[in-house]
Amino acid sequence: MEKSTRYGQIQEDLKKKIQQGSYEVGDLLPSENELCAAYHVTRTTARKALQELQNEGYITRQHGKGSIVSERRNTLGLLTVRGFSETVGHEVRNVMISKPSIHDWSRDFSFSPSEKEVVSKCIHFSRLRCVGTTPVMLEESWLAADCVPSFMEQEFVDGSFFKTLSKRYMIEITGSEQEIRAVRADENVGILLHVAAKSPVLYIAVRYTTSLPGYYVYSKLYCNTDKYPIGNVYSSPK
Amino acid sequence: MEKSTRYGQIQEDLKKKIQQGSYEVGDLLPSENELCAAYHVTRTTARKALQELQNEGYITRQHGKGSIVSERRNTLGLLTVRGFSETVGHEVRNVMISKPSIHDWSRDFSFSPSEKEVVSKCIHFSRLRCVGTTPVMLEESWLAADCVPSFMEQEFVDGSFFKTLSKRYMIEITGSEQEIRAVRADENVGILLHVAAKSPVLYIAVRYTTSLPGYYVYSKLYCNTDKYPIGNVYSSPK
DNA sequence: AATCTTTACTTGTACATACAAGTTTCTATG
DNA sequence: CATAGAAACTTGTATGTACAAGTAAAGATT
Repeated sequence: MEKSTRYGQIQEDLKKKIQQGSYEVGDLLPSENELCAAYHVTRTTARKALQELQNEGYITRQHGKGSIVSERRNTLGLLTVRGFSETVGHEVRNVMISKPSIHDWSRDFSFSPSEKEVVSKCIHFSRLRCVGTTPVMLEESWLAADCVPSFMEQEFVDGSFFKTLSKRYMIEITGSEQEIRAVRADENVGILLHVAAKSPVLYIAVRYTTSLPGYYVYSKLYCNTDKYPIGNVYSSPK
Repeated sequence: MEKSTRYGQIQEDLKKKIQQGSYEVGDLLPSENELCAAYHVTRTTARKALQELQNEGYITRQHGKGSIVSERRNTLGLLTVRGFSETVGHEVRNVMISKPSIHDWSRDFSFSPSEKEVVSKCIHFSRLRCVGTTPVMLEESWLAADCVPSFMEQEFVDGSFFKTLSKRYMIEITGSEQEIRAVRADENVGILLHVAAKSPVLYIAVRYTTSLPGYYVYSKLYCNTDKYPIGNVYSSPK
């Protein structure tokens, strides 16, 4: 969990304090110079940490004033690369709908797998993500089998797929590309998400990029956005 | 148009070359050191430009290798703060559905206007954005009237709302928060977007933050995602 | 020919410093 | 008392340097 970089440590430290309520919404974080003194780093390093927090939407920064803690709302902030469990604060439950198994690369996909990937076998699994007792998201994932030996024989680390990739295979998620659509729920999706068939659900096709060049993780998400809309925060670091 | 910062100039320069096809998808941009020499700046400044391009999804960067030009696909990349006209490359047409007019602050909104804003009058307008001849997005916008004198008497600069704010009122868009839902199109939306009533459309509620603290721009977007899905790219600058 | 090693590249992190520019607060002046 | 201005903060931009670490190609060894 410990980040290896100085700025990463400061970043995680401040994030924890925000999440725990040491800083309330609207509060000012310590200034860059104060962070320099507290962590014994230069301003460049302190700035980097704050810039990251801004990118993640935890703070906004104002020239001449400081770093202001942003409002966090009741949304699923999965438009960044953070995992589901990490972005949704409250009680999250995951139900494995179909356990990881070898599968063919399906044809109908927004992103076409690279040449490297199609020669390898493909692992597929799907999960239902719930907040409390209400199902909010059905997630199907695909990844090439050759980089994750004995993936199917073991349970996920802490129930988290991303953590499993990181801890067990040293694969980090570095970014994502997403295509978002509003579609009609088919029968299967409707039953799982507790919505009527043909009612509108959010469909997101994701290609996650990883620290392994040319190695991607693909996901299809179906979301019931009635109670929990998808959230996104963007701050231009300018 | 000209950015006032060195890194901004380099950033715009490279972006232009990517858009014009001087660099193809998968190509490597000049290395940081080459950019330093070409623009007579230090690596810090060159890095900043590349980092911005990464944030905007134009490139990905790989440790030890270089900056790789990313694939740009046929999506509406409005999940960043770039305006509609800037992100959609091709022929974009805007049809003003209802011209700017004084209005009350509507109640049913995902974001509640701040105290400062409700005392001021509210300007409202709505536009239909088309790619070629197909309507893809209906946009309704609200903003407090007191910061934009004689807003309603003048035409938009280049037909762009963001440009108008920037050029005429020195207000820059600095970030956004968004809530995304899949909803049924009501009759009005259906007609304008050329879809059947009650068919699924993407609904996005946006609050744009500006360079004026406490001053926001609110938008409601209804999107037909059949042909043009909403796109989003995220690269963690780690 | 195949494999290991070196070398020359690349980006990533971190230091130290300087000045510009926006915000707030205190202070002297009217 | 009110106002203008100075001072003391804040963040933003930029230079310069150093070393770490990943990548790729040339070269030496087997």
